Amino acid sequence: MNKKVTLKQIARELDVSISTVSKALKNSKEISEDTREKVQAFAKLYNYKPNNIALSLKNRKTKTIGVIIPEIVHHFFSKVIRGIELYANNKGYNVIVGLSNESFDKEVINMDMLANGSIDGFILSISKETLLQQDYHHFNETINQGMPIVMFDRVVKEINCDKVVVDDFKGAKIAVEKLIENKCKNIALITTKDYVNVGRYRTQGYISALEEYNIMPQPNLILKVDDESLTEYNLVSLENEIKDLFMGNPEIDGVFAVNEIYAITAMKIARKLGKEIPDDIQVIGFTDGVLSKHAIPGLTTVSQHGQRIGEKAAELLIERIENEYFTDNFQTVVVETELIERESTK
Amino acid sequence: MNKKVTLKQIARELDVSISTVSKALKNSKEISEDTREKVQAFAKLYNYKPNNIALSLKNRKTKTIGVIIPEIVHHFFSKVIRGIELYANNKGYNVIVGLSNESFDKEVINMDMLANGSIDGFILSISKETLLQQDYHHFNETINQGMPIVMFDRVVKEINCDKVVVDDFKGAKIAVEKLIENKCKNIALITTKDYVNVGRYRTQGYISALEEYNIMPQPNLILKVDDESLTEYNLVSLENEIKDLFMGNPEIDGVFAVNEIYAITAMKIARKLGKEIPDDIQVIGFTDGVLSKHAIPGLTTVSQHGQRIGEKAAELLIERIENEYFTDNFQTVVVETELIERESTK
DNA sequence: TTTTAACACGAAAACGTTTTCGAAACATTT
DNA sequence: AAATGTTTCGAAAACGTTTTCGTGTTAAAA
Repeated sequence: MNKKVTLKQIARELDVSISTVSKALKNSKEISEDTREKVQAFAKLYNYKPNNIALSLKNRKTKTIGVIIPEIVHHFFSKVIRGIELYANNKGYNVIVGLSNESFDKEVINMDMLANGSIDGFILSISKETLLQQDYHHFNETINQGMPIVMFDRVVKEINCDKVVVDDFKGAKIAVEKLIENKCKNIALITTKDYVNVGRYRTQGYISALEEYNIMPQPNLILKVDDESLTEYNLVSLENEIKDLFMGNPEIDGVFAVNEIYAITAMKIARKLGKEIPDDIQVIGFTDGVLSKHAIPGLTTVSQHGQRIGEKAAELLIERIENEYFTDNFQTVVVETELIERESTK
Repeated sequence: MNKKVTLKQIARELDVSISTVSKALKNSKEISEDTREKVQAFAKLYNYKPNNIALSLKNRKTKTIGVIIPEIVHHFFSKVIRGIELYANNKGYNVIVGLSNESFDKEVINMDMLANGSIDGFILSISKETLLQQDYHHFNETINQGMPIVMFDRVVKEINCDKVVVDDFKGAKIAVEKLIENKCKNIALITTKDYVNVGRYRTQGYISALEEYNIMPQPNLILKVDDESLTEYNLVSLENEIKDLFMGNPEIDGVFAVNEIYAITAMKIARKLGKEIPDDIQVIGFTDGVLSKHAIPGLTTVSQHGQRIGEKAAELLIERIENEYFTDNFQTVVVETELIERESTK
């Protein structure tokens, strides 16, 4: 077993000092060409690579960034991670991933684990529980210790940091306008409870589009899904809520849903009730994941460009890290959405 | 800005030595109760947390594990990561993620970045390109340097390490047997080219099931998809290949596909050709992702239990790390598959 | 020949910990 | 009073780097 070789070992073997070896490997002019070649040859032979941990300690920089997301088995978040990885790697940074699993406690624990020297900065999206409790002390504390944070998607204005967000309002509005232009007269909204900002903004976009066209929003056409009882493996409660929506309002001829699952499920229920898509009901979702693309019929949807969000977040963070002015002029970058039209609309 | 406080600062402030502070914080009996309390109070006040990098350097243990996968925007891989994270976090380990993007070079670069002290061990799944080139020197070198590796899913027998695999053969066989028992007489197979082992084993399972029932495998019913031209955004070549399969062999009444996309696409094409599912054609896929669950009709599929694979891999790795006998008696753990029946079979 | 400059290298500090060992201060036993 | 034991603490080494500064040697200039 060839244990990793260190400067000290090379130095001893070649009968020079550690400093000489270090300098020789960096091609310092201080060292004679003779010794330089000797050292470099030896180092290459034994495949010397400087120890990252020692470098981190010396430089007080780890060249790694911490990412904390609520969930990884999720098309949007994994795309964001891909974007972060891509950009970070190009800049020579590594990425540590932590999952909060939508729990406040796990979010705090994860941040604690990483905030003690392991990383140079955070990229994160807030867990639902934290959003509910509105307890942001852990974010403020880390920022206060001089560690930069970039938030994405689920952000909160109380926190002073760079942010990368989707224009949920506009994305939703454009989608609903599309439905209106496609002659939908009674457009239902399937959304989440209000505490997740993202859902709230999308709801506002829906309302705004209707008002733009002088259509009175109908409360009975708005379904706020109770996702407490909703698990990855149990969709029946969702199905029942949507079924009730359709049965109670047979006039519905358009649906805007704030995520893929709701949209797909709406299509499924509609067809069970004998409605044709897009002839009887047109549907638009949010998030361009695998479901939208492979649904039958293909789901028209609002794409958030997750990867671009990740790249941008990484860019902002690394910029802060390398230019140590993390005190003010924080920016909020808005990544535009895009309506991807498929067969669920006319 | 409250920069992080160190032992040295506490020591200076309290006019004791660094050693005393360190011991006091660890409740060492060496230190008088007086000073212990004083130090602890001060440390708490300033929210002292030991610097992880310094600890890593001292202990020559980083308490983090590196994961390298070909792709993260992928249901199976993200489930595996979730499993790894879950187990690792419980044991106090962090997880660094690297993406090879199916490229040999990126795989090597990623491993190099991490192998120099940043992590204590690797969990990885080999990229397609590496599988093609059959160049495994980077794995052997890291193992040789005393860094343990656990491989999962896409493994290769030439490498001496712990492995966690799915019983692809058995999973496929059971699926095809199910089709046979459901009275399918002409079962097609949609698979990948042979160099990805996983695809090969599934193909063998298909053949074996047929032979078990004395059915002669028909070469024209086996479609090896050319995924060169296949991208995330371009499925037409796949669709055409499958269409040709169905048109050329109208007797097909069952399909076993080695992944979700192939299966879903097969259902889609079949229906376009006027076939009813499951009445005219029954379909079974591999991998229990969102697509299978939300497809209409729901896709019967072979679940691989990605999360369990991740947990098991993390368990094996941490076991090796903490018991430093990474020299022999490597095990290969097989995680059983499970046939999840939905509406695409009778 | 003496002074100065250039060259080649090493010692040591620093990053933040933990831990071993030695030693002062005090208390207890003979 | 002397010997021994206990308590409480600090110095220093170690982990693996980089970098500053000092110094001895040699070559060039006066």
